[in-house]
Amino acid sequence: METSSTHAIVSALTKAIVEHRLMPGSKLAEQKLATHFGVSRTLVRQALFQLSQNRLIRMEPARGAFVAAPSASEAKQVFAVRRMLEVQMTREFVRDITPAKIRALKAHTKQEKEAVAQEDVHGRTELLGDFHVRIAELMGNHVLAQSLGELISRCALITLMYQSRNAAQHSADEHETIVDAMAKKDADLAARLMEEHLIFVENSLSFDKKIPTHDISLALS
Amino acid sequence: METSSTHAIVSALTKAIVEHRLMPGSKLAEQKLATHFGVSRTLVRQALFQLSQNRLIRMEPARGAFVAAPSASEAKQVFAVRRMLEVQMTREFVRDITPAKIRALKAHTKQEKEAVAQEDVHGRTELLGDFHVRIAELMGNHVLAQSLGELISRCALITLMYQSRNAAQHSADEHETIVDAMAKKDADLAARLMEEHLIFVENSLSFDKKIPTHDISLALS
DNA sequence: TCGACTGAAAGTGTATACACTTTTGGCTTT
DNA sequence: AAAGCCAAAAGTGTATACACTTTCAGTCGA
Repeated sequence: METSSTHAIVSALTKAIVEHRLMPGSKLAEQKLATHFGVSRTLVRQALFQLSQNRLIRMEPARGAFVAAPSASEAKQVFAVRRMLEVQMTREFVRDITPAKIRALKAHTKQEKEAVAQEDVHGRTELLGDFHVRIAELMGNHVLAQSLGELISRCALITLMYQSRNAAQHSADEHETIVDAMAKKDADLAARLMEEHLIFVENSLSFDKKIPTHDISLALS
Repeated sequence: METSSTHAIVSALTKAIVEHRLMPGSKLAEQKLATHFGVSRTLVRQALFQLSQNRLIRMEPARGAFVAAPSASEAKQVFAVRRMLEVQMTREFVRDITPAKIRALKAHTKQEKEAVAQEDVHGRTELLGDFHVRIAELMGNHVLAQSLGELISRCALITLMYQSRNAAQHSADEHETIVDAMAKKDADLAARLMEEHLIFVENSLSFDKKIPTHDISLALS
């Protein structure tokens, strides 16, 4: 299985959801998607099923699939888990750090700054999330990278919707500070900065905004 | 969606895999499962798809589904993630601890000891894993509970296969010690004990044993 | 005017059909 | 006897069919 067709559908829908071309609450009708992608409902259903396990969509029995709209409480829980995980991850990353790893992270933060400067909203959100996953990958722990990636994409919806340019700029700066602490092999400092960073990101999200629930036919490429 | 039929199949297969009635490497032929459960291949495929995302089975294109056999390296990565997550979790759990929560955990460790004493291998493995998930639930963080549950079930295969009675006994004892430290609100001690506990569990697994690859028709219920 | 009914349209849930791939078992050839 | 080969069997991947549920528009009655 894992035939590339369904994977393509999953990717396209994920991108559309994360980039907010499909708004939270939107209905994802199977036949419409099927004709759009030129396949049968079978493959669309597989893709939707997969997305529902990633929590990007929510499926109601006999009613269909809808783009997820994570609650504030759920977002807070996700951030709590990220803090637990990433504070320790930072500590252990510093333990086995190498010049090459530092270079990789510095290259990443450079990209971030450029995306922020260019107001590339989608690009910057992806890069700001990838920074954290990248650390996991550099540790060589794929399980960690995957778990963290799921957590981050799970709230990409909220992050993307409610993160201002200022907050993005601040995030990029904090990433740089964290890398500096890592380079100095100051595990305690790096871990503390990471924790404060995550708290800042969480607090910079305004959960009380109203989410428009578009249902328009999809702007899928 | 999430119609109860597929859920029943997922549960049955999960139980069979975790209890080793289906050995790692076994082929899971769709039609055989379908006739066994009295449904069409459609529902079986949905169930298999879900199990593959939980990493309990592995699917190869055009070849079918097989019970997963996590490698030693993968298991080590899972344990590394668990340590990162649970050391911090323990700390935060102690922060908001209440007498009721302590009672709940003590009741749990009591059950564990009974299962160990009775040589109830499946029961004890489930309980020993649930101890950790239970802490997450008592914190009220469902995201944490779910993430942790996935990590734990992901290596239930290995744990079950290679955990001796002695190791199980030791685990149960360590759980009790951890709860004691929590009750004293000694976050540092509890966190340290939790870390040592996880290291012990990991080290008590012998990854070099050979895994018999049964292919026999399934003993499902 | 508003609410409750009704039947058609749309949509989901499951089964089945069929094309294509992998596996298997026996047959040939060396 | 072992290796290679071919056809049948088994199995997976995708499409389609059909039953059942939800949705919605239009009608009737208060």
